[in-house]
Amino acid sequence: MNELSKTYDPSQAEKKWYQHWEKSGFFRAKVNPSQEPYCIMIPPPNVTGMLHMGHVLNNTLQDILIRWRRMQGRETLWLPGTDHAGIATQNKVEAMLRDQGQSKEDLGREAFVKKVWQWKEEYGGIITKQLRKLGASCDWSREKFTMDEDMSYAVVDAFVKLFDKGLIYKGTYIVNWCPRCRTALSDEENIHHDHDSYLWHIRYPVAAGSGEVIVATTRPETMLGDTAVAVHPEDERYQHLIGQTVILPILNRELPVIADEFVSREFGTGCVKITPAHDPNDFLAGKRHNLMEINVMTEEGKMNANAGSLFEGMDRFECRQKVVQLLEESGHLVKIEPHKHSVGHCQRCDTITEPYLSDQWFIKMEPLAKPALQAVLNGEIKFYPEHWIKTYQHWMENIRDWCISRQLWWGHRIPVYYTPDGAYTAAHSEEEARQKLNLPDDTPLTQDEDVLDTWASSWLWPLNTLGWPQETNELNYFYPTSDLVTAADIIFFWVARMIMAGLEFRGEIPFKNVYFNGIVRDGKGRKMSKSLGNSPDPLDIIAEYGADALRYTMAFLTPIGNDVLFSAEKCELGRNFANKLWNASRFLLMNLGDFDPYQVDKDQLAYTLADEWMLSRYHRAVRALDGALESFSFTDATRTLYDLIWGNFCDWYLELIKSRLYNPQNEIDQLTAKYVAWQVLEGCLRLLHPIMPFITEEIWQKLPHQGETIMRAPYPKADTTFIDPAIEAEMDRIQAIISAIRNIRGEMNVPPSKEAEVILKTENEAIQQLLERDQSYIGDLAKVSISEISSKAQKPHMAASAVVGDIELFIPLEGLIDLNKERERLEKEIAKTKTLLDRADKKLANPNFVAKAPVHVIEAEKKKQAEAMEILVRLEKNLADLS
RNA sequence: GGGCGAAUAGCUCAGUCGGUUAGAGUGCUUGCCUCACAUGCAAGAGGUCACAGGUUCGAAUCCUGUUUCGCCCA
Repeated sequence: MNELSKTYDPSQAEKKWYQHWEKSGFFRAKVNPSQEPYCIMIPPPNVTGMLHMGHVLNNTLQDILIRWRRMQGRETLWLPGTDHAGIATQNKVEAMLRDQGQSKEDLGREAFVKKVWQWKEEYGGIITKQLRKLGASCDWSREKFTMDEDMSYAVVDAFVKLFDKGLIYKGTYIVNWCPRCRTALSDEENIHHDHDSYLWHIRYPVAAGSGEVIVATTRPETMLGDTAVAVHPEDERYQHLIGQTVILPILNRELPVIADEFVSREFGTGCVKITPAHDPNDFLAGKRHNLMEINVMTEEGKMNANAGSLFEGMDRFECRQKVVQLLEESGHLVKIEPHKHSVGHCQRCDTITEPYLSDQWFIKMEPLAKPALQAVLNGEIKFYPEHWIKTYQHWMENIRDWCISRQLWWGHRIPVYYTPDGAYTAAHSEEEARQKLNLPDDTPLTQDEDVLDTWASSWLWPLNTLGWPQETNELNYFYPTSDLVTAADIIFFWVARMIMAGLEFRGEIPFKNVYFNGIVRDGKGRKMSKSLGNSPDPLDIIAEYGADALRYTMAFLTPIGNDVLFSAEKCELGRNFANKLWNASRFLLMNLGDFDPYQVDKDQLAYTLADEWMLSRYHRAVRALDGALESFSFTDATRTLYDLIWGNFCDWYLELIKSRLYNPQNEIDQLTAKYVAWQVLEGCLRLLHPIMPFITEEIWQKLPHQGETIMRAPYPKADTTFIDPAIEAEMDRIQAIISAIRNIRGEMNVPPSKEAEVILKTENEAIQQLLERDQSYIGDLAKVSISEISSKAQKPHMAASAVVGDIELFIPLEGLIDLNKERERLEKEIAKTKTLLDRADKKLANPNFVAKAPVHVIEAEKKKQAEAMEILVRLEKNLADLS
């Protein structure tokens, strides 16, 4: 029999087993119609990404599900990959070029893109190696990258399909513009933060005659692009001005005063400036009133010639200062009020975005959103926790068209081709474009310069990873996938859009369940971030505590759908648990000898109370675990295993069978103990394997077992015939007696080395018989010798005492027992019992309770009352005896 | 401004259908190197279940309101 070393070395076992698993093809899935498929698509991390705690949580949970389902016998695919992450990756390579004194413009588009690919080959995908360290059992043979050729083909195909359906359009609109990244962003990439700023009140004189209007604005620099002033049509204060013109200060342009219902009479002065080229609401107002759109900024966020020579070339915020200064000098500034307002920021670089007028591509969202909302509302797709449905619904019902063009070089180029005279269409190739436009073969075409939003490729992830648009076996077999595990911060970016894409392109939902994991925060509840420096490196944690400990701790700490407050030291929980399991296994291996469970004739085994109790607890736990995992209750699953392995198996069962292993009464008794201990431990290893893959494999391989690897061994199924409440109740009584004795020893500070004797007294004959049968348990675990079990036992003069149900126990401790302490102890017990009795008395004295409560509740209360009364009598008698 | 969530032991969290002596881990106190484990064993202390009302025979649990914190949207 293999012996285990005294301590478990995670790093060695992790390396050994991961390599073995991957090399042996245990992670691979195949199309296997004889089995039910189970599939998870990894949320593809950015190819530039490094493993952080958020990835650890997200991927640990996925791996738990995957390993569990695989052991259940499902044909299980966890498909990994990375995302080209347009802006992030381009920024990274641009920064590298900058360090070398170059810009992407120096290289030109083609060379730059080549550079990014080089960078990707060299540094990209580090995270996939890091995921292996975590134990992730992805099918690496199917790894995908969103810019792979086949993946890109699908992106083009999807674009063309939507274009042909009229769901993609190009237009000049106000979009969120990042002046630093110099690209448009979607609404979702525009992150709002509240800023403490000001509301500037500016005087616009009326052109004809005297008078003025005062407008309030948070962005005075945009007045350079004003083309109107607006009031509410029913605002009595301004009726006389509607249709007149006012003079724009500084530039002295004449602006019409228009009436529009979108103006809020309560905000500021009820009179607003209209800048159609720099504000989304003003843009719409401008369309309604046929106003001019004057763009006063460059793509870099500097003022352009339209802003006037005074400001041309000036940065937008510098311009704000200057405008305010000039207004003040010319007497046009009425007042400045402090004002808090919400300002958009670039998700990638945190630069303040600019509402900016430009030509962009959009997807019409409403037709896609409707069925996608239905699929969730009608329960076809389930969310865990459910409350995310509301957030999802709100977004879907208020959805706006999606700006999908990005002015970047790294990404999927928009598959739209233009003729020299401006006609265009979307196509898979130039040839196809010519056909669609009915052009001769030699017509020169140019492709659109822009690339697609990265999410406009990742929304296809569950489809194109399986080969779509080709009708592959994989697609037919694994789609729709089973579960999606992701953080809720990408519910709009990704989850919602995948549902739309799945329904639109495949006519079928992409996944059946979505589990939203929480966000990993530090011990103080702050989000982990690089800038705060509060994010530990998961690889350091793995090196210090082991991957299993990290995984177990994360699963233990994650409340369903809530954030995880994490610090590295918390991994002691998982490490200690692993150590406990290791040592329990070590103990058992040392005692199994040449035991071979597969040669045991089960009919000859003779189960004791301890054995039956252990099996009952085991099967109860298996059942609980199944429910926990089915409902994504990872914290319940880990707690159940903790209680089973540590609380039941190690603390009680192993202690209970020690005497049978060391000094057996007979061979069968010992064999039964070995068999049950082995059976339960081996089962526990399989139960725990999805959470702690490495240590369970390491131990399992040394225990008698069947099969090549634990990761392909069957997941235990609960056999409820073993669950026996009567057995558990009996064991509860034994445990209560042991606890009572330990309590006395503890309170009296009697060291384990001191011999003690105990007398058990009960008038219940059935209990007396059971106690006689099971007395060795009490002797072994409470470290006492039992001198008497009877109904007539007398309390010795100097003895500690306790009452456990129908049983009284006395420990003669003459010379050891501190009389005062024992008195205190009994008084405490008496007080406790009195409270219990009081409560029961009060309830039963309440006529309403007796009249209205269900019978079983009343009966339970009566039983409680009777028991407490009896215990109280005995405790008081024993206390009186002491004096 | 609208929506969502949270508040239970010093800390981090469980608590199912309303009836439990309100639990666990960790920290704290005490005693133990008991032949698997000191990353351990045993015992103990520690709770106005945020607050105020309400429903009910009975509320940590259901309802209303308040406070504080967090998140999302505008």
